[in-house]
Amino acid sequence: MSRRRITLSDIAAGCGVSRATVSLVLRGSPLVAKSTRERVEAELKKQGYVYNRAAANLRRRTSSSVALVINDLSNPFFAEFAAGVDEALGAAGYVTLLGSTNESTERQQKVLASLMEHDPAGIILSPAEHSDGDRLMPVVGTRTPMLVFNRELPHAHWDFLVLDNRRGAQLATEHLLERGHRRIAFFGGHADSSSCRERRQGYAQAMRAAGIEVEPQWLVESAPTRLEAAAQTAALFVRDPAPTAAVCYNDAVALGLSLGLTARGRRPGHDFALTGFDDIPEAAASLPPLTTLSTGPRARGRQAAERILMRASQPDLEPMRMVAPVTLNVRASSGPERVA
Amino acid sequence: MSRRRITLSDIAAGCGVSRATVSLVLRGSPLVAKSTRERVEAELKKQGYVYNRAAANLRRRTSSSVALVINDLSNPFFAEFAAGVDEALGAAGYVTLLGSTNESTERQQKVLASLMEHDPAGIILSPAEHSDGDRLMPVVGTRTPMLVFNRELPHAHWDFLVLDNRRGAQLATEHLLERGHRRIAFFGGHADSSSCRERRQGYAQAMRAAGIEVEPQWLVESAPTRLEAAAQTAALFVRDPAPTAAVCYNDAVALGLSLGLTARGRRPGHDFALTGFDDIPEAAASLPPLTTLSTGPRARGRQAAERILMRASQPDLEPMRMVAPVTLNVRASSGPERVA
DNA sequence: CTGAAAGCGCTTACAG
DNA sequence: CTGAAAGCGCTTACAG
Repeated sequence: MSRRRITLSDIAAGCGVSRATVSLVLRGSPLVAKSTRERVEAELKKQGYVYNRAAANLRRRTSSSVALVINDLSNPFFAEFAAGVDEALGAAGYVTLLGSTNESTERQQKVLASLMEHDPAGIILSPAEHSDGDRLMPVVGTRTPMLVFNRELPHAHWDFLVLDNRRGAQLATEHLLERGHRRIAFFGGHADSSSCRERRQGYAQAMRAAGIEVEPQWLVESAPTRLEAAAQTAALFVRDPAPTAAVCYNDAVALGLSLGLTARGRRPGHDFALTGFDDIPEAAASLPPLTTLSTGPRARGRQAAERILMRASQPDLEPMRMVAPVTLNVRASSGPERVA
Repeated sequence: MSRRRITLSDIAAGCGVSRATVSLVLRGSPLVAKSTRERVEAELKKQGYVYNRAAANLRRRTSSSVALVINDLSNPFFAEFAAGVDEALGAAGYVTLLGSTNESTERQQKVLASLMEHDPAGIILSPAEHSDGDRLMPVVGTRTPMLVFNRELPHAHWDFLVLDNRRGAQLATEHLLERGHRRIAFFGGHADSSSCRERRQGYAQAMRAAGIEVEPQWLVESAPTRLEAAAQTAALFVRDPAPTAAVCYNDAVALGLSLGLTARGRRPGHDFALTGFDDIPEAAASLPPLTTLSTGPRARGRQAAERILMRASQPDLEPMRMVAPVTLNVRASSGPERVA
């Protein structure tokens, strides 16, 4: 095994034409005579030729890759996003250069610098926590279009694709209000993250619209994980009267709270209503199934890929802010239908 | 923005040396005089030079990428594996070319063909269901080392990295036997998949060693998902006496069964003992927490990456079969400690 | 319709 | 220690 690589020259020599002609055949040019084409194609197959796209890209000064940098691949939300990006890039003939950062801005710098050396046509970045545009700028330069996903960045002048966090939380809050709840908490998330801030805004807006004043102890922070959320459950019940419902920062937090409630002898969906955010697969399969907001991460990935390819082909486009809609998915965790 | 790309020639011209000298500086050659090096480095920084690795690879006839083809990125097990691969490749200065197939062998053929054109140093393939080595052979050729992960392939002559499925299921079964169970089912999975077959073998072996004959109705198939598994719960209880415990094909199935048991008024971990396989994050956070087998997908990813890089640098190595250990993680779902 | 030549951005002997 | 030249595997005007 492991013989020399077959090149254009081998094919040309093999059937007595020039390299230029073989190249034209490969690129499907109509200039080539039918009989020549067939001879070349037979030779291609016979020798098992594999196109060297890097060489072609070098000569044509083009790129056929897009860099995808993901903060946390083990989170299904981002993994789905990545799958969507790859799907759309593949359909357009591009290849995905993957980089994962595990939420480290140090690794993010390194990963981006390394990927830049492969001359991507564009970059899709789901930034690590505490990323800053000023640090990113020197490494990504101004020649490569970038799209930032999901997390707002200080000092960013790139495309930005974000979920409609505010509207989502507003929908969830209105839903609980319609079910008759008045003392509704906003549970989980770090208040200094942009997505948590936006979701709290949507919640506050809906509460205000209903004429309810939000009490400080209804705002409970926690890391956005199941275990941390479960551990914070008690914080909801320190003062009487306690909330009867909670809009949760995301599904992980909601499932954690659900666990915490059960452990305290309360039955989620009966004694206490709650909603999530993300619609991860477990949301539908949990007990009770979770009312939550669908965000379509795979569709968002496709959207990001399409946008970055458009920017790559039209460098003069202005950076744009894109807000992706979210839809409320009502299940049992938000309690029984209210009979009007 | 979007000015012309800065090349070696620009740097050479900018500080009055030849391109060869700049190249030597970039590659850290000790031949270059210190003063020259400093001048060149200053110019590199000043002009914001970005190395074009594709051009270098072309000239040096090397590759700095590895293709990673994943059947199902939305499964956290594979997403973790991918993260591990990327982590180890990045540390070795390689970049990951991602391809996802969504379990379609058609897409897998296309994705591999496309990635091959980027001249990867190696391929790590987590194959789609019903993949066949004979179809893969023509597209990956013989020059590129490949490692197949997790799913056994007919007609495969590549490296193979697999979990110790048999031993894992054996450990789980022995654990339930030690807890005093005799009527133990093997629940979930498709019996025609290699991993399910191997796990069933481990289960059967442990049962045989305990002198118990496995009854046919203790072998229940289901798609390896939570919902399908929940729907199959009834199949365990069609005949009396019913099993008192189940070794589940994987965690998703175990969590589904747990749901199904609860819905039928049984309490998992009390009335019925069960174990999973994979140790996904939800396993620890479910109620009750799930006894399961840790497989360390991220470590497997690193292992795969290291092996493929070794093969890339030593083409004469023989393909090898690597069996990764799994460890039993005892939690509440398998019931109380038996007082001896 | 086909071929000879130049060139993409690098690296690598080889001179000096 | 530094530079001129050739070449990696392609493509693209340009002749013919």
